[in-house]
Amino acid sequence: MFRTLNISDAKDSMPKSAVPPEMKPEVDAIVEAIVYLYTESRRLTKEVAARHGLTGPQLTVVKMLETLGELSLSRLSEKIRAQNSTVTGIVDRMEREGLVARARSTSDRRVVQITLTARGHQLAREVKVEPIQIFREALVGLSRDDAKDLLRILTKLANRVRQMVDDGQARGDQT
Amino acid sequence: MFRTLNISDAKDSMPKSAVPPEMKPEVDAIVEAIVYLYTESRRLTKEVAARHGLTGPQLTVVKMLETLGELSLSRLSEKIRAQNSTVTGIVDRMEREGLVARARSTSDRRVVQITLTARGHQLAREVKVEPIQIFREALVGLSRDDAKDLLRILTKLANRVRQMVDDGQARGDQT
DNA sequence: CGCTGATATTTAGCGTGCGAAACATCTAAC
DNA sequence: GTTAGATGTTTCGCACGCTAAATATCAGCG
Repeated sequence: MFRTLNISDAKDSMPKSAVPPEMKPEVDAIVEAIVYLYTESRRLTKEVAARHGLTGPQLTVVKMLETLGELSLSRLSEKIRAQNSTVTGIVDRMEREGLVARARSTSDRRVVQITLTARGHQLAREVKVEPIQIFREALVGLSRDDAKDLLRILTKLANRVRQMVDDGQARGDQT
Repeated sequence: MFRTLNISDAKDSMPKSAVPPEMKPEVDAIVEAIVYLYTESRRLTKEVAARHGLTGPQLTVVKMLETLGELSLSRLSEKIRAQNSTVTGIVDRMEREGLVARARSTSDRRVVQITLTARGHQLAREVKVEPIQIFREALVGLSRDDAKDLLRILTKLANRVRQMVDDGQARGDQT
């Protein structure tokens, strides 16, 4: 039997007062909106990146290294929310294109430091729009109150999800 | 020069009154929250699907076909927000596993109708949680007012993005 | 020193996900 | 009816993105 993260169980321990069943369409609409916003911003990032011969993730990496400087592969993976193995591939291709360089750390020879090459730096300066900025542009149209409400509610939501996930894992998840 | 989708331009035509520069951290937090919610719900979907030997997208397809019945490949692609070529691959693997079947339409022989097999139907009944429901669980903790505000603001946001995208494309996009 | 377990990275295999091109079929226009 | 363009699907090539396993190195311990 699996009991990794039992979502149906979780429901029973939650306040029933809130978001009643008749709001189902609204809930679906919220989900729809979030998915739309995420996928669209991703598509836009990709489009911006493509104008400079980059992929979406590659642009993210370039901007990250420009901002934070040298990063180990692990740190870089955390920053862009991807697995090490995924980033290995991305860095492989970027290295092939001469955008970044790998350097073995001297203090700990397991660690690989990733740095921007001259070409990488130039690209970082060329591309004005950071991935996150595409979202930001859309947010510009909101009133300050709306923005505050949005942040408050989304944060609450994210924390709830985080809690659900933690509960699930605490229940005996062996990775 | 590129002008495929000029995001900086768009800003000029927008109300300056809203979301001022000093709210930058809040804006970043909103983005962070949306990205988190999206990726986490996707991860959870994948986890639920895995318990039944499915991938995330495959579970989505199973639930979609269970709900809507027979769908052409194009319609199915729209529904799950993916390109035809992507769905062709997903359906290939599901067909191989005996979950769905392809049937050439008699009225229009270009069209391929996708249907659930008996095994597909059984799986659909077995798996209680629809992908969207994972989000829903998190939303259960919100007050009704919060849910309404969230929907209102997100919708506004999504419409703004949609408008930005349309503007960009109308401005003369040559792939 | 030699062993053990932890940590950092890579490799291998698979499943999306996309755009472009190939292919089949349909539709309209002549 | 033939031709030209539109539409539905697949194929191809590439880039993620993930997990599991392999590899290399480190840190500590007897």
